[in-house]
Amino acid sequence: MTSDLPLVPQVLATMELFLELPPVAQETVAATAHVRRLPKDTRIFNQGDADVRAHALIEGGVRISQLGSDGAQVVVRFIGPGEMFGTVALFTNGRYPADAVTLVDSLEVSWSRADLFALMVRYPQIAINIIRIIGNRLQEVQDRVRELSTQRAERRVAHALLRLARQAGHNTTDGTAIEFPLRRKDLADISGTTLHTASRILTAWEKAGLLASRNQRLTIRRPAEILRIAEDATD
Amino acid sequence: MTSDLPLVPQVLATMELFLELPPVAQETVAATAHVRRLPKDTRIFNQGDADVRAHALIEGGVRISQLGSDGAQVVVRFIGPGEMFGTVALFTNGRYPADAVTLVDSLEVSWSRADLFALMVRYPQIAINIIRIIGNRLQEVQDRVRELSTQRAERRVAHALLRLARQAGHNTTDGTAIEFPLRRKDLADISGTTLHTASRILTAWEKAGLLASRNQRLTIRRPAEILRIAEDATD
DNA sequence: GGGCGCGTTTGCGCTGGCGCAAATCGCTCC
DNA sequence: GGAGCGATTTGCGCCAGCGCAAACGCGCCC
Repeated sequence: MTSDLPLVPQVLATMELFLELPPVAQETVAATAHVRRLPKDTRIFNQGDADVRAHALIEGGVRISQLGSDGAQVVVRFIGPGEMFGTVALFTNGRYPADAVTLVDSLEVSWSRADLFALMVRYPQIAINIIRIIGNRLQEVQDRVRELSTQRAERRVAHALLRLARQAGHNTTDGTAIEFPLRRKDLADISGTTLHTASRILTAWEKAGLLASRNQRLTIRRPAEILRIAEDATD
Repeated sequence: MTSDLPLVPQVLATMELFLELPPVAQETVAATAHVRRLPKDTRIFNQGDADVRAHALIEGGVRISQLGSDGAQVVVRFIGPGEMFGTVALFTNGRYPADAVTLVDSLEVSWSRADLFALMVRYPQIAINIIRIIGNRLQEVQDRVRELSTQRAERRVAHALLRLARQAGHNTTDGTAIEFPLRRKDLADISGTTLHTASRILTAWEKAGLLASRNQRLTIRRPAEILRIAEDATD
């Protein structure tokens, strides 16, 4: 599938998904890619959808969230530039396990199942890259499980912020700014607490000067302090 | 590497890791495998160890548990016959992210990093199998995150039991028996609660006849009732 | 067969943070 | 500039389940 949008092969080359591929492989990858520009608040796919593709983000931000069989919602993760998403479903039961929504205007690229599998068989390094990416996510999610089981809400929020800063942080004179807008509810859903508790914690931190938030954009001003809260075993 | 123990290639062929491989590939896999018999309570590897191999279990049971930078411990998962474990570390940072200990006398098989990678490059289907396995685990762990965030302890224990039954359950006249011994503490650590709460819940279920436990062996006598507790949205 | 030690049960008090509700803030769109 | 609406803040009451502690059961080893 082709697209009228400018496809930038050298951007693909920097994605973890296609690391260590020979240049000729990069071209094949680019040739089968389908690029789309997506306005803010676009639903890229819904939990349960069967027409599964492999996605990656070039610009912008995406929220991946999951709805339980009861009504409970959690945020699985946020996707920043260069990250793949929605790809695991190609290998498991063929249905997206979560919803994906753009948080800002974004640029997305995707491949069909057939194209990706053909690429993988031809260049096994792609499969190895996917295993590494999913493996790292598995460890991250397991860390979250450990946190949820053993830590208080405040420390979990601190950890969530640090993960976000590492993943999508952008250094400014003011501190580390997180690229995409985050509602208090999003923070709550990713750190396993309620909107109310998350709001109280963030407000307290703002008053203490640890972070600033303006218009759903967060800036961490004193990472060391947040880290102290996250790691300090005083409890 | 070879071994004096009887290696059973047709056993390997039934493992999810080597599904859909041509017979000749199965032979190569068997040729590079290293088989070990492990007594109960053997530490197969420790969190942080650097000499990483790809493991799979032929017989027995293994507990995979993780220690936080604080002292908190959680059980990541239990491994039953046919399942691979400790393999993700080969692709990420080269260190085991958790401990692995046998719960009973077990039979284990493993491959070196070099051998596994050679196999994967030669037979990409192995890589695809690994992605599917890890992908399924990722979804399982994400389900646990959702449960921990939104559900009460009793429902989490119920879900943990059902997962164990699905994974390592064995049907008897008395109900579904779980193959390996589980201490109350194990149940607590995998469902994100404390020993005390887990004990109270299980005792109550035993009194109600939903399950039986003898000598750390659990038998689910009324799966439908446990399922009702796990799924019932009455709260 | 007796003692030892791990695993389990159970009572009791306390508290983190959830649930509910209402007020306020601040964008966005008209 | 005003209206409307989603997001955020904040107060208050309450309870699930954690933390502590002690007793008990039971398999295993000597």
